[in-house]
Amino acid sequence: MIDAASDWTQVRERLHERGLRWTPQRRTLVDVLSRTDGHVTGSELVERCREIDPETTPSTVYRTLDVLEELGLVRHGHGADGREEFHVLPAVEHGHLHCQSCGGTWEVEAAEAGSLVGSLEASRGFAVDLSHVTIVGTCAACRRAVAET
Amino acid sequence: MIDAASDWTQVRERLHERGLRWTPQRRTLVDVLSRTDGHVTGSELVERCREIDPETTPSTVYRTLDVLEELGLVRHGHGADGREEFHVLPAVEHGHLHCQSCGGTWEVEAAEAGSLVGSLEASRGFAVDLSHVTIVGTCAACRRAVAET
DNA sequence: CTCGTTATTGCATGTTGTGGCGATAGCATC
DNA sequence: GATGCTATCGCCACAACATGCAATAACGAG
Repeated sequence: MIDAASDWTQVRERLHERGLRWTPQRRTLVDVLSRTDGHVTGSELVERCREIDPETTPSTVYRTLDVLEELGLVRHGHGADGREEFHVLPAVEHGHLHCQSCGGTWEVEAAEAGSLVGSLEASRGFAVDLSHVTIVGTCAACRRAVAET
Repeated sequence: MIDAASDWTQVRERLHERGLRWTPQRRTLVDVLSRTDGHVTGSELVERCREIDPETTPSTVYRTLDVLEELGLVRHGHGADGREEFHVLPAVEHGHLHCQSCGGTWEVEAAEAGSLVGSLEASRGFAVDLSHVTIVGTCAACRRAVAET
């Protein structure tokens, strides 16, 4: 188990190393992120920041997220509807499955997606960025439901 | 080779069968689509409609696209940036690869993606909708470029 | 503690879509 | 050709981001 806390406490230094600054607005967002795990949408993050600081400006949040992504603290992807989704501290590389029928979402880890990643790498030399992908389709339960109709 | 023209000339009847209507605005969009192949973004379609009819309203275009999707004439997906992309008359089911580094895009046909589709179906019973997926990663050329640096 | 440099912020504005609502206009019927 | 039902349109407002720009404020230096 990784000590997630240390990643966040060092953000300030990581920023300074690159000549970037530690501002109240960034502190607010890092605060929110450190209490978040899994996935969040951009607008969700804006809302949570506003709970701490009602003055929060959306563009500032989005721009800070870009910076944090460069530091490797978050990764962004797009959900089935195309909206931004952020993976916080992606300990394990994973992708997502989304059911068009019931709207459910599941994670697929690298191991399970191995054959996809492997086959594309073999045939094209294409390195899949699993964390950025949302695979859409129909889940087992919904397929059964349709079949029974 | 399928005769694409027939698909479009029958749109009117297909609409009528469902109690839907054939309007000038729909005619404009179908006109544009019949001269399009491959992929287009929503805003691109709005623009092209405006070239024919400058009065074109975006919401009408988007709503018509929804209707045409129900008829199976287009399929929508999301590009790497999350924007809507429409596949016109998807003769062959296919997905997309997008390189984060050079911005290039390639198509993957069902056959090539077979192992992905197959493995997820086997392990989870999840039926992948290939046409809706954009897989992001790094292409062979860009990987070589990075490796040589 | 004061300064000066310049990274960031906040604001205004633009883009891509979505959804409600009253007015319009297809089209089947007479 | 006139009529009525209701699908569709146009418009407006809003959601989720992105971006240019002038004003602000980190923070290293003195």
